[in-house]
Amino acid sequence: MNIGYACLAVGVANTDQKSCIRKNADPETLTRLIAHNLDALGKIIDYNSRNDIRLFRISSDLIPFGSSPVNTLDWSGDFAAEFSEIGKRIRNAGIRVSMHPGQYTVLNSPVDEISKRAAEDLVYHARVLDNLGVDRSNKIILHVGGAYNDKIEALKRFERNYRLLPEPVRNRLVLENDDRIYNIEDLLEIGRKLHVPVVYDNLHNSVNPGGGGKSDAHWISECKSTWSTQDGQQKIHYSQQNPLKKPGSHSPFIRIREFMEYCGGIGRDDIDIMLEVKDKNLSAVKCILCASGRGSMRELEREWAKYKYKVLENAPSDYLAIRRLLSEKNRYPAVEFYELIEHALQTEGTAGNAVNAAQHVWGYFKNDATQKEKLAFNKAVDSFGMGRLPIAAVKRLLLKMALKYEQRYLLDSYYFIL
DNA sequence: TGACGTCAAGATCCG
DNA sequence: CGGATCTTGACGTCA
Repeated sequence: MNIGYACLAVGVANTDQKSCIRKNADPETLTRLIAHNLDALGKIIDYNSRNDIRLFRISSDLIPFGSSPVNTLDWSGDFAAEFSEIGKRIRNAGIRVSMHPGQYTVLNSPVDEISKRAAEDLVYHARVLDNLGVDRSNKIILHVGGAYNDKIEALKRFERNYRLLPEPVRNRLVLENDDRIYNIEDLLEIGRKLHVPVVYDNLHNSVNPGGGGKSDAHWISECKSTWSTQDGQQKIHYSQQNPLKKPGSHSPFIRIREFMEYCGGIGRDDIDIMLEVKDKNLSAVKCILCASGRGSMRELEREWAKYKYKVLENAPSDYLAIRRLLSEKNRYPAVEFYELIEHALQTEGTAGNAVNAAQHVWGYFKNDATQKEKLAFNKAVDSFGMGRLPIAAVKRLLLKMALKYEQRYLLDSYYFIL
């Protein structure tokens, strides 16, 4: 079982994907942005490799305006060496990658210009994966598109346009149920007819369900037969509802107990799970350590090092409970550990606790800090105490200090990003 | 015509 | 002037 995340790695330095607006998309700017984005992708791959993450969705923003005439570069040729080098790292790390054009790539539009652009966009995505030299189990995930008041006709148009796609695109294309129009039953019908693998998305199904009130496990089992050997292991998308937002919105983090129950319900190991969640790689690491059978106490302690100041800031009682839990060296309490972390993240911290955590962090450089820096920190803490400055401003100051004094331990901390 | 979703770029504000 | 914060852009469909 591989578990992964989509597009960006939070808290990993210099891994952002850069873009630009159309009017600035000249060859020089695009060349600079692509060079940066490929370098960032390489860093993400290395991070994934270090953290045993073997499933990753590459951002469609990798090549800005990659499928648009606005981009006149021969980016495939210009960056052939970089693509090939990153591809090598992906294969060496045993990572399976994918791409996922968004809701605006609509292959079944009745407007020829739009469906044509969609096809070009798919060609772009396939070219990225081809350039990386990854095999056809590295997929492009697509939604069927719009309904246009006539689903039958819209599906026919999808089928026609699908058959016209170049073979390298069709070899990689897989289809996913969406949250409004085409449910998993529709998808299974299309997938079986066109011999296209189907990705099951549980949250989309909860908003736009297939018939019969069938379980997730049922639909996952139905989808399995749409995956051939060449397509690689069956893939599914997994996400949880954000309780504070409208139905279909992704949760800020994966609630581990719920995830473990879901995995138990599937009862299979021969499946790849792509998480769609706000905290991205953080939840991926969590789920891997809890569900893959590959975690150890050493990794939990590494995780604790990253979460601890955030936990201290929100909930000192959870901080103490986790320390007690991790002192039991004879077992591997991963799920309990993350449940305590989740509890702390949902706890509204007091101002006093925030100051206490900030003082702990300040301890890393209070002896090296200049007089000016000491004054600035004390002033910021005082201003926060009087309600004149948000805690975020105090933390930004601490982050700057951590960067200046190269406190590696702190720079890896989620204290600054959660 | 605006909402939808997503992210960063771009624009503007502020001390 | 630099940094923080607000707005726009890019995409297509549908109410």
